[in-house]
Amino acid sequence: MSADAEPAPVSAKPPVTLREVAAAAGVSVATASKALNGQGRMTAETRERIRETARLLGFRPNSLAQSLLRKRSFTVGLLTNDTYGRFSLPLMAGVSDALVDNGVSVFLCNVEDDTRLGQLHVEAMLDKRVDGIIATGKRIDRHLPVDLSNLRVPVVYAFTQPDPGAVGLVSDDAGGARLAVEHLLRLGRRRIAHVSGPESFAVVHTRAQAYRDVLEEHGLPVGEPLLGQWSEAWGHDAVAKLFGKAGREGWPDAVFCGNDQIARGVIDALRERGIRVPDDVGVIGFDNWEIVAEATRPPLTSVDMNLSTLGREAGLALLSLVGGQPAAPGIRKLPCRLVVRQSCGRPPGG
Amino acid sequence: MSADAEPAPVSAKPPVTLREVAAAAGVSVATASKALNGQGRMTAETRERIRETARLLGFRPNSLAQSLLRKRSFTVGLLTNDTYGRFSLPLMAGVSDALVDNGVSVFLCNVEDDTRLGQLHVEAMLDKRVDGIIATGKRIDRHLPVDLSNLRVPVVYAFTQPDPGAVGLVSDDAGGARLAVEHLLRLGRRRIAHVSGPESFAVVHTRAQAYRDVLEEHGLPVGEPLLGQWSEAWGHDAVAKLFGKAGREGWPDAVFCGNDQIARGVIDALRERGIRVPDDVGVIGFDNWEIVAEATRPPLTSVDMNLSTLGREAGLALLSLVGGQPAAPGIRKLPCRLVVRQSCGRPPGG
DNA sequence: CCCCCTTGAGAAAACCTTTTCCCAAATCGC
DNA sequence: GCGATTTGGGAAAAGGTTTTCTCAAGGGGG
Repeated sequence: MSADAEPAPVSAKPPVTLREVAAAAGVSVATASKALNGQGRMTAETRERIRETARLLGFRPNSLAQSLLRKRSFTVGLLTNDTYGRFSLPLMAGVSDALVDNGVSVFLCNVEDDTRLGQLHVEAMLDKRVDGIIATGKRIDRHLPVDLSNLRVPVVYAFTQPDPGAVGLVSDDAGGARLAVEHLLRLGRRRIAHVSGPESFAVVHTRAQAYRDVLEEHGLPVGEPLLGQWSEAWGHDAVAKLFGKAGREGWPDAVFCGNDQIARGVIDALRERGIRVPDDVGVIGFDNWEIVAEATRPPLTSVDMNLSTLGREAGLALLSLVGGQPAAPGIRKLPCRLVVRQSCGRPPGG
Repeated sequence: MSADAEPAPVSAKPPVTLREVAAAAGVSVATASKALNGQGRMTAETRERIRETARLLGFRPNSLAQSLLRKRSFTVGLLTNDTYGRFSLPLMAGVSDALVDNGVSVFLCNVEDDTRLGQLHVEAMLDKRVDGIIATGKRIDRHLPVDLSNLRVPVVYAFTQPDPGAVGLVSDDAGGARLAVEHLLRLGRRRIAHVSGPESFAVVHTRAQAYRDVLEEHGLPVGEPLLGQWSEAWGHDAVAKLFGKAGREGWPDAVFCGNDQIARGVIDALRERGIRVPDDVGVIGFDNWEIVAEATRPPLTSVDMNLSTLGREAGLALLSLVGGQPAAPGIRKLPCRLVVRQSCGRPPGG
């Protein structure tokens, strides 16, 4: 009934070592180690006594010593150059999730776009004997400013351009775009425009191509995608271009936007012109950046890249690589997911 | 002239150990260690020869072994519960920056709001012998779901509620609010309203009080702050309340908003009512969330909490604590900074 | 010429845990 | 009752580095 003899006596200064546990239990360190790890042979009574002693003393093995011996540190490095973090954070959360469940800790390494910083981080990670590295970025079509080939630990690339022959995970942008356009088609939209970001982004072309493909498969007219910036302002401008011409009959009845900010600009501009969303025009975004998607009026239907799943998969892939499982090199594309809100109207049946 | 004998021969598998360097240089490991660390006494020639050998072999000391011996791992843990990360990321970047310059790596620990997860992370960190812990959150007035008292490593709290007697860093919200209101006053605004977030946030009261104080100091009328949500929608609603009444003369000539999203809603609502910003009404935000502040029309003047500086200071504070410097416990408030864009009009002189 | 001090460098302990090998006692088979 | 096997547990090496201690050789002073 005593409330004092509880498990974890908040120890003062130096951590309890195995040697102390062994001494307290009256056995050798070897026996103590084996008792706690379920190895070796000894009386059940002995094993239990040692365990109890360890528990009482609040013993926790020193990971540093374990790692040194096992040549496995249960630690990985996460490299990113996305300081702003709209994409990085869900990704990092996913990675962290997947790993912490397996007792692996994550070194966060922000390399900006600085090669020197990148080199510094990679060396520090290697010195600290990470079991592997996950490289993450803000763009699928750019390399991190760091050379990760010929390292002596496995590397997984997530949402950034992988080295040739490495394993990489990215979102399936073409699939995501299909999802968007097909959703609009299902809702009866037929004249679908596409407004996207700068030409310099590979995903802009990937999504635009998927957009064309779907429309062609359905024998529908394909408008030339309008490429500009990833900004609200560009969404505004694009509306002026699309809805400026006189003949109302030539207007699109839906706009597939390259990201949510563009979509936000499009929706605002349409409202300012008195064009109703979704009644007159359906609008769909990309990224499902919730804080934007939920603030548009009406709330924005958008394509989610499932970045936290991507992160989780990257974590698991790295883990299996670390465990010695050979992984098929190359790029694996993970499916996107449609998040339906109100900016496209409701499905006929719904 | 040979291009092959370069410094870092991309080593194949097992890292080079000090023993190998010593053997190659024909000395003992002790001497090799001392040569590389600038310790001990030996011929300059010997020292240089060992160093050269190490360089040639691409030797890098094993941090695990060093940490084990020195009882200092050059590693700290960063605890956060901000998955969304608008606040966390700049903060984390600041921490990481400050630390990496000092050769310290950062474990990223996302604890959500889950006590079990928090406990898990803290134990893992301690097992890995972190030198210290930085606790970070998304709110100044909430504890992380984790008990960090009585740890055997120093803890610094940044942008989260510290334990009593601990060292904590937060933004100076009162000062930030003063900055905002005084800016409006300098521009000649006299009827300043305040629209802010939910009552349950301590910062809402802090900022509101500073707002009142400044106005009273200037002998100006103090409106009752309008408290609601941290959302655009609430900004809209607040405008309806403030500008709904008939008499135009009772309208505010400026609105100090509790965050940038509210400000965005306010600006949009004002435009819809045909009220010009900044000509008729000045609007100022809080947080300086660039992607929002730059997308409002006109771009939003806002108060920046300098979170990356906060993170950097937290990192440095932890470092000095780790180094044995006693730090004054208690909460240190770091100044905010005004970022002037166009939503308040230009200063008379500018 | 002897002793003491300095110089240069190595041996070994320490950090903490795991694992292999080994040994004494107990048990078993015959 | 004797040899062979099993059982319970310990000694020691290993992992890579740092640091203290020790020691031999050489130089200078008396």
